[in-house]
Amino acid sequence: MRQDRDPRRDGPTATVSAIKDLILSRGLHPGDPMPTEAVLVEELGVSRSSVREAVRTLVALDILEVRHGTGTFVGQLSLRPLVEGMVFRGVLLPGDENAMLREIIEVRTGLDLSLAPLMVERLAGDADTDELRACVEEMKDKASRNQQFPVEDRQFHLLLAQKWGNRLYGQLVAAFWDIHMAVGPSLGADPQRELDVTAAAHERMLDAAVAGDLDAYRGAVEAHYGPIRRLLTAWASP
Amino acid sequence: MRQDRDPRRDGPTATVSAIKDLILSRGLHPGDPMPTEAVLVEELGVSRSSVREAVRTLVALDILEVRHGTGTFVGQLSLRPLVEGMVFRGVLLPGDENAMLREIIEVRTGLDLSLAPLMVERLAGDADTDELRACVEEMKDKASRNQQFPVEDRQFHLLLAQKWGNRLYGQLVAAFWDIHMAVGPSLGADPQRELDVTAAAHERMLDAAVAGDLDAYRGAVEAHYGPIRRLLTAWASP
DNA sequence: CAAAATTTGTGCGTATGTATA
DNA sequence: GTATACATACGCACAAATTTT
Repeated sequence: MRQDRDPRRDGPTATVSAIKDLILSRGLHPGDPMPTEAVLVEELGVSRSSVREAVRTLVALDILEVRHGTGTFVGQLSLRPLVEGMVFRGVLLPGDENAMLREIIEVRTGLDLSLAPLMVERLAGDADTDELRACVEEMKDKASRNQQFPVEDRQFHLLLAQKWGNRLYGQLVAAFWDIHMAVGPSLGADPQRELDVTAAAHERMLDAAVAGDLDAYRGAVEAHYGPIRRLLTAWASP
Repeated sequence: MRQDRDPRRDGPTATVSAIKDLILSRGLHPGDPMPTEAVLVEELGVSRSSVREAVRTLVALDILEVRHGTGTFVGQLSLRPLVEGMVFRGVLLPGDENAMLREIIEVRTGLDLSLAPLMVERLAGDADTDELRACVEEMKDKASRNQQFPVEDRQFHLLLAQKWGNRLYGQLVAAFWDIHMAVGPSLGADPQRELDVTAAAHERMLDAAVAGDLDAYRGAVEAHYGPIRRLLTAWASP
């Protein structure tokens, strides 16, 4: 890496890079404690203000995590920055909110459909679908009591991502879901019938996969996004 | 929104939120100038340090943009934070680099396959495919001269995203591509034969779409990721 | 339970580099 | 070239939260 970094010439990014390099060179991992601000000031040869501003940048990217009175730690490197940025975009750009939700649903539908063959293969027969089944039962129960089930919905798709062995898909699903929850309430809550439809569609996805029925799985995926799609079109043309 | 924010009670996030609210309440858009630091200090009732640290946070999220000596402006709200975070994750976590690239390829393949029907529908017949065609010709030309064509590759998929009318897909493709370029070089450069394969596969995607041949389009998408998949498996089991 | 030590959070003044008019 | 406006960096003092003694 560059050894000749000079904050006075390279601007605020120099200290940020220096801290990144420090994490890499010491082989630190998420959750590991970082040196204190005072130590960083000494080791990097910059002022405390510069250290703090660099730390703020890295905290925003979830590369660092700061706990007041305790210390600074390596962050979880999650997709939280993506969520925060897109949520703000949704509330900032006028009329963008509806379009963004539509695009998220489209991308999620595409991803879910594309992993349909794999899901049918992995879950067919007597694979361990206990967690998925419990998720679905909880959804149906809450739907019958006219309660929303956002946590179970999110968990269901995260479990699918685990079956795939693709963490990026899981993180994207979780991120999109968080954005959905942050931006979506303006659409209004689902009526009970829609809740039942959504819960039942999740069950059909699971049943179809276990039965090895690819077409049924694809149909369930489409149906599963039906209620939110209807809400979006209704919102777009009132 | 909360009107009773007190940085002394809410920590560093309070000033960040206050600046966000200021952008929203004044209806500012990407590129619009922000108040100067001194003005923000007065209006938000916090110190210069706090303002600067909050600005650093928002710059990291591409919600603000700072031009030294000129001023602060509303940012482009791009997915650059996603890129920066994932690139760092790739170089930090041991053995994660290869897995991440594989997962990116898998997700991209899924997205490309899922929009196959739409592409075939939109591009069939005499739709304006001039830009796409020019992109492909440039790829083939560079491949024949044993040159890489990353810019054209990126542009090709961005044009597809435009045809879809889904900006999120375009941004994700661009972000994944940037990550790929930042993390991928350790895999080694493609030999010429692989370059030809990739360029030809792009051409087959376009031809298949114009011809309305859905299966051929899907096959071309798979073939188009062939070289990079081979590189990844070779890297995983040498 | 209480005091002290550690660490991060905030405020303020000053000097310097940079872009614009 | 000069002047002005603005961001960048530094250093110190004090406040607040947490852990340790």
